Order: sequence, then C-alpha cells, then structure tokens
Amino acid sequence: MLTGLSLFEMRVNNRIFYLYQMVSLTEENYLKTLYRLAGENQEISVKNIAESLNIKMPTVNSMVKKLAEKKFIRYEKYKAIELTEKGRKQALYILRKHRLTELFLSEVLSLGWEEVHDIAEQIEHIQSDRFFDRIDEMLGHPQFDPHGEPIPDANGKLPVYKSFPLSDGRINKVYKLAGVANHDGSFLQFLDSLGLTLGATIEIKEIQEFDKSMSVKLNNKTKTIFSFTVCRNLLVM
Amino acid sequence: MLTGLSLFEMRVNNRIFYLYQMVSLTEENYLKTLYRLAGENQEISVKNIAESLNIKMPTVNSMVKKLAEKKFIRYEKYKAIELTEKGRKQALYILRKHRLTELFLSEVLSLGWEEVHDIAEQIEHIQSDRFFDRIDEMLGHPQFDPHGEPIPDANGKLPVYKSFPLSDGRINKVYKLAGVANHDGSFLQFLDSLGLTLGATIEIKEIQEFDKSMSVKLNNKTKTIFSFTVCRNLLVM
DNA sequence: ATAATAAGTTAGATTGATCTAATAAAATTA
DNA sequence: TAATTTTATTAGATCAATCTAACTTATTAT
Repeated sequence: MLTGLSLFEMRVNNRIFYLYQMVSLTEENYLKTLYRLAGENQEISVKNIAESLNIKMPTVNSMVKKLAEKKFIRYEKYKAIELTEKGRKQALYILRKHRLTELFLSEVLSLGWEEVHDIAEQIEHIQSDRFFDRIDEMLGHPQFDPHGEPIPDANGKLPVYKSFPLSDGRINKVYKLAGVANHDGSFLQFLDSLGLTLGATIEIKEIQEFDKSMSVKLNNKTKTIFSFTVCRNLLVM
Repeated sequence: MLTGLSLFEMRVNNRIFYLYQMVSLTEENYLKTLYRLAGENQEISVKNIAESLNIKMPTVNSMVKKLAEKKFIRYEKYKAIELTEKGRKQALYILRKHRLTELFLSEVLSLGWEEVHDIAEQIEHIQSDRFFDRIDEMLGHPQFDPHGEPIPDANGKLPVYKSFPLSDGRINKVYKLAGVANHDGSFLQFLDSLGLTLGATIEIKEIQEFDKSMSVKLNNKTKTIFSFTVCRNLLVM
C-alpha cells in the first residue's frame, strides 16, 4: 500500500526537477528502523534489520536494493548500509508523526503511555500534513516527548537538547551525560574510572535530604553514590 | 495489509467456537462500498462495485468470491450480491470509526468539513477500540454527524432518526425527507411534481422573518421556495 | 592458515490485489 | 425470436512483500 510521499530531486540536462515519489508503508517502516539502528550506533546490517522487523534476511536484502535505487540508502554488496540525507529526512518525517501522535494520544485522549505506542505505529502512516500540524499546534509545538525523546520539527530539524546539572534532576528519571561543568583532571579521571563517557545513562534512584547526595545507577549497571558536588558538575539531558 | 478483526462463529461437533478473523484493508473498503450501495438502494453488482472503487470488474469478481467464503456476503454466479448480517456488522463497525473520526477532526482539531473525509478514510482502518471509544467519549457519544448521517454505536446499532417538521430546521443545514404530516392528494402531488421522494435532500438556504417561508435547494439541484404551511408538513431528519 | 561459523546473496515459490484479453451469460432492442 | 449490447466470468500476467533452500563471502576460532 502506498502511504507517504517524498520530495525527489531529478537532474535532466542540467536542470533540476522536483517530483513527489511514493513511499510504501513497508518502506516507511524500513526507514524508521534504519534510523533507529543508526541512532543506537548499531551497525545497519541485513541481519540487524531482519531482526528488528522480524522478517527474514532475503526479504531485507531485496528491500534494501529497492531503497538504494530510490536513493534512501547507500548500499554495496556485503558492505554496511548507510542512510542518505534523503533517507534520514524521510525517517525523521515519520518519527515526527509518530512522536506527535504518541503525545497527542496521551495528553488529549488520556490514553496510557503503554498503549499509545501501538496506535501511533499505525497513525504515523496517515498522509496529511494538515492533520499532524493541527496536533502539533494543539500540543503547543512540543520539542520532547514524555520519554525525553526529541520531536523533529516540520522541516525535519531535531531540537537541540538543553543540558542542566544532574543536581536539578528528579528521582526515578534517566538522564544522559551531555558534558561536565568542571574540567579538572582529577574529576575527569574519576568519571573515567566509572566508565562514564558522553552519552552514558544515569538513573537517579534516591536523593538524600540532608546532603543532597544521590544514589544512581550508571549505564543501567553499576550502582554508586554521587555527592552534591559531583552532581552539580555533571551536565545531563 | 491486515487491519481489522471480525468475530467469527464456527460450529464443530455441535459446539460453537468464536475466533477472530483477519480483515484486510481492501476487504474493509469493499464492505463499506457494499453497505453504501445497499443503503442507496442500488443493486450490488460487480459493475457497481467496480465503478465505486475504481477498479476493474475481474478484480471485483475474485474479491467477491473471497468475501463470500468468509461469509460477509451471499454470492451466486450471475446473481445479485447481498450482505450477510456478519458483513453488515463489519461494515457498520468501519462506518462508526469513519464518522466518529470525521466529527473528531472537525470538532476537536478544527479541520474543515471538506478536508476531513480523506483523512477519515485512512484513520477508519486503525485497529484500536480504545482509541475510537475515547474519541466517542470526548464527543459525548454523538448519534449523528454534521451531515445528519447516523453514527452506529459500539454494538453496531444505528440510532433511530427522530424526524421533525422542516419548519424547525436551521439555516444552511441539509435534511432528508422522512415523511409527511399531511396526506392530502394535492400535497403529495405537489411534492411529486418537485421530485421530492422519501430520502430526498432539502437544504435550507434562507428563512424569511415575516412569513417563515424558506428558500430551499432540493436534491442539491432545484431551488424553490416553501411556504410555512409546506414546511410544517414536511417531516425531515 | 585453515576450518568452522556467521552473515549476505541468489533463485525460485507464494500470497494478495490488481490488470488485460478472451469468453460466456443475461438483458435489451429491433 | 434473433441480434446486439451489457454484464459477469475465466484464464493468465504482473507487482509488492514475503518465504525457504541452496550457495557465497566474510569473520572468527583453533
């Protein structure tokens, strides 16, 4: 079934033509998966795609050839797959629709966050910019969903995260390390020894009233305790 | 693509089993069309279906066989096609989703009534009773859409029209002739001469203050003027 | 470095929804 | 009623998305 459209640039005799190209529901789902894998720093391989979409490798193989023909990805036999700018844009377009829908279902229709995903998986393929723009408006052009995931804007631009000190964080929330406020060697060494690199996750488990120290879980593995000073110097988002 | 589910009754060894049967998006669209044709008192023929759905007759022919196997319709070669009770229920289920969606898009998302249909055609196939029940709730369980079309309830029951005299109607609304309060031959002849049969549409264009006469448009074609007496005797819904 | 294992590819089949061309039945007109 | 026209059906092709089985290339382990 054909669902989406993609703006397609074509050069003939040195002149540029723009035309809309149909994108099937299946293709949209592949692009979404490719984008997600790339974001998770996983290799975009035939195997990974097949597992993500729960289909067999030969199916992925032929689809990947089609997506390459349509210039959504770069693909050479036996090599790793890469999204092109066009593919990334298309993926972000769907992602926008998905996240706006989730937020809408949750905020406006008061559906539970757990049931919202499956419905959004269906609605994200609806072809109507007006529909999603209205939802976007109604929600006040949100930049992040309740999981802290960024919502691309109408031009496919991702909002920039604004980081803040971990000490401003809330209990039971998961943050990502975005930077440090203190660049002393000893502090950086301390982080190193805990395996805390940029992008590492920090979950706040407990906060002590008396000294504002925090019990945290790092990268969903190591548990430890951070003093208020440490918390103030860790910039997260 | 599989979208909907249909409750299916099966008898084995005199025992009844219920199971859910998949209904494809295409099948849903056929059922909708069949129901509409039946409602318009058009013959449900291969040709009519083909024209409605803008596909070729042989395609319809094979689909019709499949729908018959699934017990959504009764079909015999060269004979007229009939919806079964199961088919009718399924059609009403989709119709409900369609009309609730239209109303929702118009009332809640403030989309124009003209742009609402195409979006609803897509959303009606979303598989989530929770989603549509929420919308239904939010709209206060509406029984009719802005065109006066009935919205089936969650059990597939159509609301009963309550007819009222056209003289109680409002400007710019479209009504359907449901009966007459005066059965005099001359009155009926008058209606006849205007091509006003049961189900004919009457749109109120203007209402004169001084004598309550109405400028109306009949069947979206003929324009004329009805006296208050005529309006009082036309029962519409 | 070679053997074993994992990942990727090709070939060919299947299913659902569609088509065209050819044929058959039903309805209409002369 | 016979001829003509309309409608319905059958047969066979195509296309997208999927599969299994068999084969090839790349990676890993011994």
